Amino acid sequence: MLVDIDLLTSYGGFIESHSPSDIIFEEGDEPQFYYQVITGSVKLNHINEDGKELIQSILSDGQSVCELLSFIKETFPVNAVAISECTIIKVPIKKFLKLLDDHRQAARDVQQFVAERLYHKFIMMQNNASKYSHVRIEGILKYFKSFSDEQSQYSYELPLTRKQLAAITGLRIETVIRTVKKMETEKVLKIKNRKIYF
DNA sequence: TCATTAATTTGGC
DNA sequence: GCCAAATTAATGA
Repeated sequence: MLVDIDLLTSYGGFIESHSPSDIIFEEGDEPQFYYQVITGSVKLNHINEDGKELIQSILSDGQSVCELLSFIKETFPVNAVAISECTIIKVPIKKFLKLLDDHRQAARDVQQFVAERLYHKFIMMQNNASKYSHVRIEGILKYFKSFSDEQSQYSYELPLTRKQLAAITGLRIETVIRTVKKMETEKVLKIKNRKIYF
């Protein structure tokens, strides 16, 4: 957990529950809260001019959502949509900033998290700029697996559908399906019941 | 539960 | 890579 729930609660944090496909906030909205996922997962996406979805990020247990906007005055550049049943804690931004002032350790943790996200964003952008579909897909697999404690081969079950994988990598869904199958024959990953194990 | 919709997969271009 | 069609899974009335 990025910031302790009790601490967030003591600074005016309150919990909300969402079902899959619930919109938590929309592109262009003014950020009013700091959001942290307690359970479940949330995607940050953008719909481009062709109506295609680009998933910028997927956040799960313990991670915060667009926390950087607590510090600058801009509107959300993405939509946040629940992709599973989830509980989220919201803290008004002013109170959240006060929390960071009062609690040095929490401020450091948030700083660290922002730095990690930025670092991963660089890597993902480089992978997704590759002309090779397997490079893009493996990049995402590694990124997701990096949050898992279990690192042995094929131990990680990718919590993404083919469609979501396509929306993250910018590839076509058919390309994702065919590339993933090829990667299975090359023993990069395993497929069981349509799920990807990496 | 059944009907509808969404996701997945295959094949042709 | 794009489109269409067939199959399968998920959703919801």
